[in-house]
Amino acid sequence: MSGRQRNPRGQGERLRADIVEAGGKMMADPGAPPLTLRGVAREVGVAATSVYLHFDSVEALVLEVARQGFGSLRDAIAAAQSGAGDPCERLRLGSRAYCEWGLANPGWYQWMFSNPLRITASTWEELPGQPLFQMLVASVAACLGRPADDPECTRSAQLLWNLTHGMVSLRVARPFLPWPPLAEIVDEAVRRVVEPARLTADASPPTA
Amino acid sequence: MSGRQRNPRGQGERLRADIVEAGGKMMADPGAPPLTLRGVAREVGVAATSVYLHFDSVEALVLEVARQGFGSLRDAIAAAQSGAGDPCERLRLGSRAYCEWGLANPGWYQWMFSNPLRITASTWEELPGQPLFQMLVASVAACLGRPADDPECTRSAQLLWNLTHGMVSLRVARPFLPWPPLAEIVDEAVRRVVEPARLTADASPPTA
DNA sequence: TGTACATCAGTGAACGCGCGTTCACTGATGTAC
DNA sequence: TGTACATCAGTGAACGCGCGTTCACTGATGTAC
Repeated sequence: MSGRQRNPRGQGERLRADIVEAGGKMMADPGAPPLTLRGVAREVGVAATSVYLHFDSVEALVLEVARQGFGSLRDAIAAAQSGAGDPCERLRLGSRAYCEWGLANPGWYQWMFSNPLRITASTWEELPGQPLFQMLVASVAACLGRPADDPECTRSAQLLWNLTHGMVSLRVARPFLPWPPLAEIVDEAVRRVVEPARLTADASPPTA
Repeated sequence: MSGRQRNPRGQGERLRADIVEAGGKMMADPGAPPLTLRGVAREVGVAATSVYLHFDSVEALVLEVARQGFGSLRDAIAAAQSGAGDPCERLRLGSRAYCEWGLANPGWYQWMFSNPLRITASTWEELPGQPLFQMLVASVAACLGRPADDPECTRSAQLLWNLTHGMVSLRVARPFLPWPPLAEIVDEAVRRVVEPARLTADASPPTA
């Protein structure tokens, strides 16, 4: 094909990296059609069959690209949180970063949290989604001043995740609706969904 | 094909109704693949070409099926709300019904609120989604004891919709995660997201 | 009362498209002897 | 120092599939005269 020349001997693995990278770039494109094996091969500038040198099937390819997505999302959240003052600000910054990443990478986000391919429980466990949720629970716990194994932390974290996911998902699907500024509304979400369950020195614990 | 015989003269419109109904049935099936023209035709028991007697394109067909979905969802919400005591209970019952409908009709829900086909602003305006949101705003306003044009009502309604949408969307995509009982968590969502902004006789108005 | 014609409710074969996947292959680069 | 062979990084043609769409058609039922 045009442009690309074959890798030198012993460097065959570089094509694999190129494929995953191209897949990621295509996932990030807003309004992009769903990933296809042939589409990725075209993007890389390589014959469709060459993908099979590194992946057993299109499913394996897409799974690998999604895996990279979780890594990228995790890094974005960690970076945003690095300058936080108190634990609740940390939670707000992380939640903002989650939403911003989703809006910046809608195709990727959709793949990771919707269900274009059939994701089973075991497939999900292969993906680094669970650790991300545990990070959220820990962050919520810190903001609440409760131990991380307090059921209230999981509950609040689930509510917050459901809400931020809904924000991303609906903004991507209906960008023309009059949505408020993201950062502001995310802060408001944390304030309403999580902070009411906070334990402070001068207040008695509220319960559901 | 098998079973179906042609409609009597003058009754040709009945095929149109059959097509839309079959499409709806297929949408409701959990884990069903995306609607296709040929798939619907097969379900009805008719040649693929016969769909063109009533629809200009596959897009027109899918749009019509989605339209029916909004009607069905609206009816489900209205039915659930009919026995409500106070306005906040009404809001809770409506929100529950919204989520339950979405979980019972995942394919349909996905089509209506995700973006499998490209929905533009003008297409969206053809669909009865906007009136549904206005119903929600009104219900929120009644619960809050505020006029419906108070910006706080739109804001709370948006937060609540984002949250219920996120619940449905994530439960559909990841059914194997340990979700709490739906009715309970929806009530909790209304309690945390909406009710803090409530105006009561014995409290001063909280503001964002 | 018959008959020509129009209308209606569909059908069946075919088109080109992009998809995932299989198969036999090509041609450059290293290595064993 | 030469040469046979193995390995490596890919390629190109072909497969069957389901899709949306077009086209010419069929056969029953009504209506005009």
